[in-house]
Amino acid sequence: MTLDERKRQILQSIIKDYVETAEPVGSRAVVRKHDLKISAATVRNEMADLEEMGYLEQPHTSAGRIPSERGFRYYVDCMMENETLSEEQLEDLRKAITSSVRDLDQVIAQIAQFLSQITRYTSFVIVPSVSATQFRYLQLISLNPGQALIILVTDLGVIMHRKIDIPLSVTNEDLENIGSLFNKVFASRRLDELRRTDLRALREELYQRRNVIDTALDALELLLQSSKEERVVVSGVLNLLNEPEFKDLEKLRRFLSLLEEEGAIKNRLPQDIGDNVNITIGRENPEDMKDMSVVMAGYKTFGEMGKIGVIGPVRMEYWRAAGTVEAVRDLLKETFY
Amino acid sequence: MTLDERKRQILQSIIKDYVETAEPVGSRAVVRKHDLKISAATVRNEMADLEEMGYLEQPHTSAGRIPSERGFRYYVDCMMENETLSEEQLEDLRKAITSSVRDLDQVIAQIAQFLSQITRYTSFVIVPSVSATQFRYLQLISLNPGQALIILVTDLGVIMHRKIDIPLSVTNEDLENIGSLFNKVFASRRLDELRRTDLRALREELYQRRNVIDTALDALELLLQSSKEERVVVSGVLNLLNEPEFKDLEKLRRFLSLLEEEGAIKNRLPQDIGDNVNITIGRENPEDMKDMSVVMAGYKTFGEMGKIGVIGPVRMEYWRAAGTVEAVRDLLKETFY
DNA sequence: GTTAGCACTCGACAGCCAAGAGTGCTAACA
DNA sequence: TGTTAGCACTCTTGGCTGTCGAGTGCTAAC
Repeated sequence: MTLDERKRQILQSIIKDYVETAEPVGSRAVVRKHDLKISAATVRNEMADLEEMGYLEQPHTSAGRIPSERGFRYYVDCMMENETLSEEQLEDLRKAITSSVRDLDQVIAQIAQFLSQITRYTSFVIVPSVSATQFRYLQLISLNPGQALIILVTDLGVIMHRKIDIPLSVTNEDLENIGSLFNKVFASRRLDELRRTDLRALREELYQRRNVIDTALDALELLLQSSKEERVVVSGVLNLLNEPEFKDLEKLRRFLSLLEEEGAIKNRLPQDIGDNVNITIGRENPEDMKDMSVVMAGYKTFGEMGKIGVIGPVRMEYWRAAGTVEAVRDLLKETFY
Repeated sequence: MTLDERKRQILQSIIKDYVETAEPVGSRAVVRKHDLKISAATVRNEMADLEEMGYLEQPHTSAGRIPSERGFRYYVDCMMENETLSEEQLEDLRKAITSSVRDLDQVIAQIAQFLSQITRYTSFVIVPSVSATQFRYLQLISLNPGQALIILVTDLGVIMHRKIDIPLSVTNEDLENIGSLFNKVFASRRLDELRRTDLRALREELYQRRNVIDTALDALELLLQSSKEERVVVSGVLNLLNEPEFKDLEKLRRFLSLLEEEGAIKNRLPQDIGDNVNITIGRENPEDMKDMSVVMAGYKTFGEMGKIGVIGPVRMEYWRAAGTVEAVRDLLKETFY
């Protein structure tokens, strides 16, 4: 399975050219463009070998060769060197991430945008649920007669809130009392430990307002439920249009509706990848992403694993994508946790 | 400028057919499909007249005719009857809007989604700034040593928040004091009246914590600033792909990058339309939307004007789009405000 | 083992032709 | 005077053909 130096060089040249031009590359072109010290005929022999080994394929007789998925896989595994980001780009990103005034949602959006801008592919950021974090603060605020707002703050500064309907007779004071009761009972509990059963006592203590408490608990439960969902942010979908493989509208539509479908990408990504940079090429992905490649990495925030990555055509600049994803992951690593 | 009954009927038939098929429609087809009681030859004469008047045009000799933008304009102004929604659809929407547990952002997303789903075009919802609403509540919550969260609630239940850095020496008690001071000073003020100058007094009252107050004020200012921005939600971009006019990738890309550009659509929509249903066709729009049509309506929430609408090709089912937009506007009218 | 030469293959592209859809015009008709 | 049938004409569409060029595989010479 190991290739000699010349074959490796030829494979690499073909990959680079093909990724750049999206056209099959011929023997003559490869020699000329990369200043190889051998003749086109020799290259042809080597290419025939590489094809037999499954690293190249020919769309039809008398076209040039294109790298097969297996060829890309070999390149990625055995030859690739990640391209590094410029100091300037890193600085930009660092600024976006650490600016403490912005909240989590915005930071995530920024990261996704950064990834897609630098790589020119479609990027995604998956943020783990916040359920494992700690409860910091709960507040009930009256809005109009009959409506109140329940606000829940976790120690990461994540805020969840929801409107609830309350009886007209409930006073501001009532709300305050109930709120401080909640706080007392829940102080510094982990969100995933909050269970309705823990709240019996609370309910009995303020019996005459139990319907308010019940409503609040319902709302709380809904909030907790939604906090369990990972969030997925996608950016740079437009970049797809630059790739000639998407001149086929049907393909484009299929992929776009995949992206639009709630949770669809998330489920189609490899699981349990740790925090390494992981690359899946073409048919290594699930059926409906079989002509895309994914370059992704895990990152850890507050004990949970999230994922970042980019999605592009199989004919992808893996070296650049992997370098960028890696750099972003490292930055997340040193910033969060 | 007024057409006789037969011309109107022919124009209408051609519009309906063309909108449906996206192909030029010929005289024979029109007679057959719409059971007109006249012959194709007569229709040909009428069509020639309509063309001369500018309501139809011919892509080339010996193709059928297609409605010109002026033809669509005439139809929309003088002949169109809005299609009404089914009771069922209205009920769905009403439920989505009024479910009081969901917050504003979600309701908006729902409305946009509803619009795009029913019309099968791309929809947008522009939400006016909340700056004119009243301040209800402000809270400072400590997160970690050195970090706090400032939360601002308006009486509509809109929540704005931001992390701030604070000196390590600031205690929870300090935060509480500052918070209640803010509340005292601002109680029930309109957001657009909050000005830094009003806060002199406050700053002096807690002189030893003035740096915290300043930080909080900075954050507050940023929040108010962002609250002044209208939000724009777009939904159903995918629907574009169904329209044959977007088989041209270049066109598609241009429009998509328009959508991605912050505030771009907003600036390209007609201003000051009141709450009527307003239709702009093709070149009536700004240059870079000159082959799109927009059907939109204004709606009033809490004293400010917002907009809802759909964007599609010139070859649009105006009757359906207008009916839907109108229905949603009416529902918003009776629900909000 | 490498290279040059050469015949062969196949896709891309332009040109051509036939079919079909639709028109405009004219003459006949009510 | 408005309506209709007939007919010649126009223009697009799709299929077919032949040419061109890129690229290959094979063979023989180095």
